[in-house]
Amino acid sequence: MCGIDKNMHNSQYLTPQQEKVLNFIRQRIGERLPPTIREIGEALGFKSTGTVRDYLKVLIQKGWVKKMDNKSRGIELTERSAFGKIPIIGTIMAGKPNLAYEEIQGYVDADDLFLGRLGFNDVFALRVKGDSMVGAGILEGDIAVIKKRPDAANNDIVAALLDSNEVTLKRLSSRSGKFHLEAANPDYPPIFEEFKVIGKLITVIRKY
Amino acid sequence: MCGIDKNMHNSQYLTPQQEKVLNFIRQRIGERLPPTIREIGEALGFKSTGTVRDYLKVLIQKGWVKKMDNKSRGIELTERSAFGKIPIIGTIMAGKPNLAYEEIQGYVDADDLFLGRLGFNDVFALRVKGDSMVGAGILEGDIAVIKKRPDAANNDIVAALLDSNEVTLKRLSSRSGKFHLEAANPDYPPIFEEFKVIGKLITVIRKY
DNA sequence: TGACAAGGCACACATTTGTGTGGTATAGAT
DNA sequence: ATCTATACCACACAAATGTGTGCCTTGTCA
Repeated sequence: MCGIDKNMHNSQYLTPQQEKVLNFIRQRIGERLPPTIREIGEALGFKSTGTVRDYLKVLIQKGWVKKMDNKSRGIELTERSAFGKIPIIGTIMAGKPNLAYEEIQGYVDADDLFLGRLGFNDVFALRVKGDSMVGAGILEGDIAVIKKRPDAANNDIVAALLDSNEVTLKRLSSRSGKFHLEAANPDYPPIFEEFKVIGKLITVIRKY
Repeated sequence: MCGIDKNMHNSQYLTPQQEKVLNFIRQRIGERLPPTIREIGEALGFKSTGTVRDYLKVLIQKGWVKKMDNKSRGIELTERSAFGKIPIIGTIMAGKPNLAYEEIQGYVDADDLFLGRLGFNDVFALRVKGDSMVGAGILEGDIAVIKKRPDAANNDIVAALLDSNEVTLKRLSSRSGKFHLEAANPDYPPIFEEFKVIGKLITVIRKY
């Protein structure tokens, strides 16, 4: 017959060549765009589009990629091979550890973490300086991702604009009937001066 | 002449129509793939590819998008309109606030934060349970992003596999000449039993 | 009133891209 | 000996996609 069917038995395990193709696809999708068939061939030294298409068939059959028919650059990664997604392997029970390693529970999508379904103009980030929020686990150097003009409620951590035209990250509190700002560090007193809530803290990121 | 040049003066500010086109492009790039010209036209109700191309010209001229010539789906966002990038507007001086709002210092690339230049198989995430690391600003529910088999050094926070086949997040310490694990919470004693370092903590993410 | 920007359209054409058909060669398994 | 998987190539064809040329209407501004 012909070489259309590269591999129909070993469901899932890839040969070195097949892995090379998959890795190239992952790389390209991670960088910018899914490659075209011809781009894959060119990059990996295949002279025929048929060769590449055969590899794609295998990768699809083994569950590593998906394809949108008749769409240019229509290659997608399946969840198992997704780039830019970090597998959540388990839970760290920090006090009394208790979880088996290597059980993927799901994925964290890098983008979703920040933006979710938010409009792209509604989110920005601030780098935290100072230690007034250490009590809430927010340290100097952390990146605070803020959602603009949200429905900030009592006890939310917010970025607030003070009269002095400065921005600060504090917890919104209404213990006294009227809203004021509270640090999460006993060394810093509550702020009762005028302020405007710029946005609400939705994510904290710390790089080591 | 002809309608090729939609807008050559107002550098940068977009008309509502132009913004609609840009937003559609952002949405599509954010979702999966940059759209083709015809996909844009279809989605926004334009009957001519020329119309869309004219809009693209304007958006390029005004600096909101770039294009790769003769490449299908070759539309890219420029930094200012980038989706998935969070502008770092400033620094929060948490103790003594001190930063003017609305001065973009740069961008945080969602993907870079985690993966950087790492291979996609080297990184995974764990959800933190328990409070043994509160002293290091790591709280229950945080997502700990771990880089596998790294060069973990003294004082690094690592994910370690204990003899009990459980994983825990602790600080690597060698105060006693030999490595052991330390919690960042006085309630938890150091761990001197056998362990294997699985990986090193590179990022902490907390969603509110 | 005439230039010009914004906001459109039609359609031809070239290129890119995906798909289909048919090959070749090697190696291991039955 | 035959079958199958891996690993390739060549080429034709069609569909998707990008590009080029020309034209129209409306509103504003000088």
